[in-house]
Amino acid sequence: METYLSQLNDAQLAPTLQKDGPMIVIAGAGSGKTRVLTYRIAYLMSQGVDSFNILALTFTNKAAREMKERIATIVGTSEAKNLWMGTFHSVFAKILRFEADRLGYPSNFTIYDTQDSDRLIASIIKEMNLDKDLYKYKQIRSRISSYKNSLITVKAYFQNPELIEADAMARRPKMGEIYKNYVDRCFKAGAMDFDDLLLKTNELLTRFPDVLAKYQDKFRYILVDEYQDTNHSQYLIVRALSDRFQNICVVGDDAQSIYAFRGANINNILNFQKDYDDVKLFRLEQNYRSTKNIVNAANSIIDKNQTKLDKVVWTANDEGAKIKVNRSLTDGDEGRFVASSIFENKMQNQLRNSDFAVLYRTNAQSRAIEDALRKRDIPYRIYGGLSFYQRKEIKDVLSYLRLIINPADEEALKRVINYPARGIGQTTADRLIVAANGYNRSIFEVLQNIDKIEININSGTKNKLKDFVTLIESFQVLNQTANAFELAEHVTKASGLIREFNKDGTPEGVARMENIEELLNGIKDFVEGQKELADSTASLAEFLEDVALATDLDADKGDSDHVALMTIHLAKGLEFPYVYIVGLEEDMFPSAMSMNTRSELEEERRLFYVALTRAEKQAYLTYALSRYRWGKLIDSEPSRFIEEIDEEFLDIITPIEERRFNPMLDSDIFGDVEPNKIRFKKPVQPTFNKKQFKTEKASEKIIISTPKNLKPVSKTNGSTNLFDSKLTVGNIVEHLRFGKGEVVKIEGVGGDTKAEIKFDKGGIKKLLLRFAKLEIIG
DNA sequence: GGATGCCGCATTTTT
DNA sequence: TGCGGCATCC
Repeated sequence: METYLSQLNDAQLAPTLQKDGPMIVIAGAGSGKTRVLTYRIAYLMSQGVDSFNILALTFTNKAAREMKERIATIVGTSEAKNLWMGTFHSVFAKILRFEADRLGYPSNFTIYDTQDSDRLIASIIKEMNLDKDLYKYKQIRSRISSYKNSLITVKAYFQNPELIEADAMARRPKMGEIYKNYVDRCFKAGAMDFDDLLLKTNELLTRFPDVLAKYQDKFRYILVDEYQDTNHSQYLIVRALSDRFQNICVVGDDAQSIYAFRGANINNILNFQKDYDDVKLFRLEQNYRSTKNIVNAANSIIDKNQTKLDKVVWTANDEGAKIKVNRSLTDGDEGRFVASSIFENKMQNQLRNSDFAVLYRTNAQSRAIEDALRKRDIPYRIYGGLSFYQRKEIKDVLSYLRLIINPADEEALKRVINYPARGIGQTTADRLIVAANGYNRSIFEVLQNIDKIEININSGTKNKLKDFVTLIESFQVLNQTANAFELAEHVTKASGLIREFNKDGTPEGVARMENIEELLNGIKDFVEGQKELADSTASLAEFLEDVALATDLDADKGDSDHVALMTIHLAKGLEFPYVYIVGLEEDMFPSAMSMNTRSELEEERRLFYVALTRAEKQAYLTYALSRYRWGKLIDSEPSRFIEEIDEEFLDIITPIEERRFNPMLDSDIFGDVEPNKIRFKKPVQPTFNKKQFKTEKASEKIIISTPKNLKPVSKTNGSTNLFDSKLTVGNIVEHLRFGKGEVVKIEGVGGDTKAEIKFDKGGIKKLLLRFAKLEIIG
């Protein structure tokens, strides 16, 4: 018991031992706040607080899981089990299931992910015959999301002339109506989106005082991690729950507030002391993670922000190496720099791949890095982006499973009613939706009563619909007896999904099958895990809930050694010995979309601060002079953030010599050419035209050459001009490395190259399509 | 009604 | 480049 407390310094000890009352811990990056939270919970329990009465809210499931494990090692597994610990979304989803009937929801409600919401909104816009260019579903979704996060319900919306006016001004007068339809449809489908999980919790706590009292009494001690990233909705929940006992401990760092775009309100942390009486304030300012150079450099950045709390982060660690700054010519070059630097560091310092992370502003930047790492045979893993559970085939399986649990789930139903194809077309689907809306019933109820209602569907199709209903109902019956794994396995077969994916022998089909197998394995693990906990029935519903709220980071079991690639947002809370922050260019980072107001720019700066403070030993900052964006080569200039760091902390690596990246020569595919050994003073842009093409042997093989004086141009203006820079032998070769063909032979260099290439069947077609857009201009 | 093919658009960050 | 939506043809 005392042993763990001895691991804390005085600054950490104080908040850990502060048992009662409202308190705030301002914790600088790397100052051990997780440790304080963990030990404080253990301490509370040692002081006789029942673990049932503790609620700890974290930002990711992973953080919650890790904290729980650490607590378990101190207080024992059985005690730790009773703690309520998780993300806002997962904790309140549980409570909402329990109290669902109060709000008129079924306890088995579905959680719609962003994709589901998007599809529903798109479908509503279509049904309302609105101009989809004016009403872009993504914009609508984000509007609705921000309403919900500000607790503006449909009713509140229509009572607020300013909002109505604002949407009318934005040429979206139907916004309110869409919002209403969306909410109605979700309700009818027994579905909540992410924002609903918070909004409905607020509704629950406000409308039902007895429910509020119950949870106030239950959660006598509340801890909130990453408080700077809570939004208004979350803020109100915390306030309501802590109102009675006032044992509320929030931990956060205003300098790391990076989620304003999704409604996080930095004022929640800035104003905490005004919200409660007698707030105890603690500061954790000693950084244990990084070198002096990194800490001081980070401080010099955050100094540029006006809005911040008083805090000086310092470290007793070594001086460390200076931050290396590298300039590259293109994004491809940048990737190669990162890859070779990782390679060298690994060799020189005997490091593991997992000692490295590459952080970027946008997911799209990962490709160039990936390519370079792959060429160097450095194992990597991309976090975020399209997560496993969002893949098409996985969502297909999950949709069947969702339908079993909640047949009203409209988005799941629309997804699988005709997949695999069973002769139910769009027209039928549309009519079903109309009927469902008309009868104010779910689509599935319409299907179940297809013979009893008036609907313009011919009898042949009706039979197909009935078969579908029978199929789902048979799954439901099986769900009574089988566990989640057995059921899922049966569903993949009986639905015809397996057959569908096996049908084509293509690599994609094989990959899909593998993913489905992985999913089934995941379900099996889940079932077994539940058995071990001797917990309930390892139900399918529980699995689906886990999945709906899972993130990519959660899936990482840390069992393989790889370089981590992720956005900076995702990297918050993590640390790595070596960190590469790439794409430090104006309009990229800071993002072009975040430079309109000071507060937006300050958030970008905090984001940069977060990125830099992930590094323990060594940080690299890289930028490229030109970069492919939207398929086009764009010139860019170094980010202002580089200049903002005091120069004494930087080690600026100057490129050997200016040169333009030539994919043909720099590509490993051509043999022993070492990157960085070839230099060009002048840009080399190999080009070609259709007359140079000869197709041999039944359009399998093709010879392309790239004479001088020819420049490909696009025939159309606007978006298609991406061909300008893309149609080069080098780029085609790049294209090939993604598995569309292979290079047989290549001769010549630069502007006069001939390449003999064998294409896969689809490859050649695609390529020829592009040639049609070329013409000779010189 | 279904499959295939073409065009056009997209990229800021995520529970 | 990559996907989704729409049109066309079967």
